[in-house]
Amino acid sequence: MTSISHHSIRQSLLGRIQSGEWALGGLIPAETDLASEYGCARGTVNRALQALAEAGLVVRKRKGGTRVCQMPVRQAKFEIPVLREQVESFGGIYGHRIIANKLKTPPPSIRTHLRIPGGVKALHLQTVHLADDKPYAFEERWVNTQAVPEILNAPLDKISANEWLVKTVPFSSGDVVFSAINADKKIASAIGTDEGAAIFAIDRTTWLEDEFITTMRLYYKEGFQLHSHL
Amino acid sequence: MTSISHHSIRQSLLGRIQSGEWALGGLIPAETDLASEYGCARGTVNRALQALAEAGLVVRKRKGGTRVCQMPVRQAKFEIPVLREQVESFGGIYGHRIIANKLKTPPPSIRTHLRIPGGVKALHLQTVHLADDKPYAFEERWVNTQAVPEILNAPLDKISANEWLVKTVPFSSGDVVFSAINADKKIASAIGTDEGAAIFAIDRTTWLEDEFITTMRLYYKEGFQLHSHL
DNA sequence: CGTGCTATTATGTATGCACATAATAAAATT
DNA sequence: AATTTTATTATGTGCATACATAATAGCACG
Repeated sequence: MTSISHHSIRQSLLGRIQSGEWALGGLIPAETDLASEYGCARGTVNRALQALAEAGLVVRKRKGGTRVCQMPVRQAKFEIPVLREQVESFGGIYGHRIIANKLKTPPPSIRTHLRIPGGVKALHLQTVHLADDKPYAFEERWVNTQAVPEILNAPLDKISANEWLVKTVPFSSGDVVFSAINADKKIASAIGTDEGAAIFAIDRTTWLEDEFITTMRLYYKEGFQLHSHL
Repeated sequence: MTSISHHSIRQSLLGRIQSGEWALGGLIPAETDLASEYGCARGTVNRALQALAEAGLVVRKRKGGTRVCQMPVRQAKFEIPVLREQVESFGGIYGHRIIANKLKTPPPSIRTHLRIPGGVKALHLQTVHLADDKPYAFEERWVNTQAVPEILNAPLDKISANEWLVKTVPFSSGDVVFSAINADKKIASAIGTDEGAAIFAIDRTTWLEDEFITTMRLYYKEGFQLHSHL
């Protein structure tokens, strides 16, 4: 068999769900039944169903069985764009220009968010990311220099802070927030739009074992969109 | 024993990745080695590693082995908010008010997007979603009445179009787009903000077996954010 | 020296089995 | 009738085994 069972079974089940064979919120046959129907082991069906469950298409409960989820498209996976790749995927040449780069005491909002004690300084960076020498996005970042003192010696003019951190700091956890904000004067001039323009912003904060590493906010040029298909 | 192996192994591996035990882009021991290290079957390690791979933390290649992914937080899963639940989770009372509800010929941009032939009409809906009688979000929607003619008789004043569709139309595929836009006069007055305010917009288009069902755009009140943790 | 065949290796997947666990239904008890 | 106990059932998980598949490394041969 060239076809991979649990994938094809998953596809088949998805099709049957989409065709309305099983009503929204309705019960799907038990694993064992499906297994004999498809002529495979229960484990294979289990795997397919678990994948559908993870994708949010079905809900499973012990003894309760598997039922089609009421709300479609409840969750979507998004690729968080990596600037360089994004620019280069359009055939553009990536570059960046550092506007600010110095140790400062973070404002209270940042400080509490990052659980940095008062009075401690952190590295503040402002960067404009360029596509073919034209502004593409504006980045504001704080780096915890207590956690990553080496960054003070990093050649940030050659490699972006993001890329340096990614290459240097071991893998870490983090969170992401999307929002829309009006460009203020600084942002507008940095990315070359009008003041007040609606900007898509991505905040990303990164931790390493409970220690704060960096937080950044990316302001995208107008018209930026994030896509996800289901 | 009480702990579920493949979950705990996944956690353990995650920890070891985050601790830097294996360098970014570096190789992780083979499944068989990890299996004997953890004292479990290879299949169990396999499952843990596949989960990490799906989460974008490691990259796996046959014969090549498993290596820690270069870019962290490349993908994030977002829960697409369901308005009613969202409102009610804050303890608010959900409601909605229909502003427009009639058959119209969609503008070209919508028509091509939806692959609707020219001249055909579709149901155009504008709805304000309320939290405690105050505007919360504004929705603009087109429904393909050829695919779902029953919607013309639906009690849309009682149940929102979204909920009606979800309950009526079998499961379908779709895509989601996030963007930021400036509120025009209509949007601003609908959700009670100033013209020009930065609005977080979610576009959602839904299909059923290649047949277009509906497309909608949701305009959120200022300050709306979408979170995701990793 | 390069080309093409042949191991070798790590992951991908399926199977059959066993048992664990949660939730329900049925039965027994108070 | 209300409550507790005891099956029953569907999913969750693990294991050992077997084979498939992709990518690589090594070797032989022209």
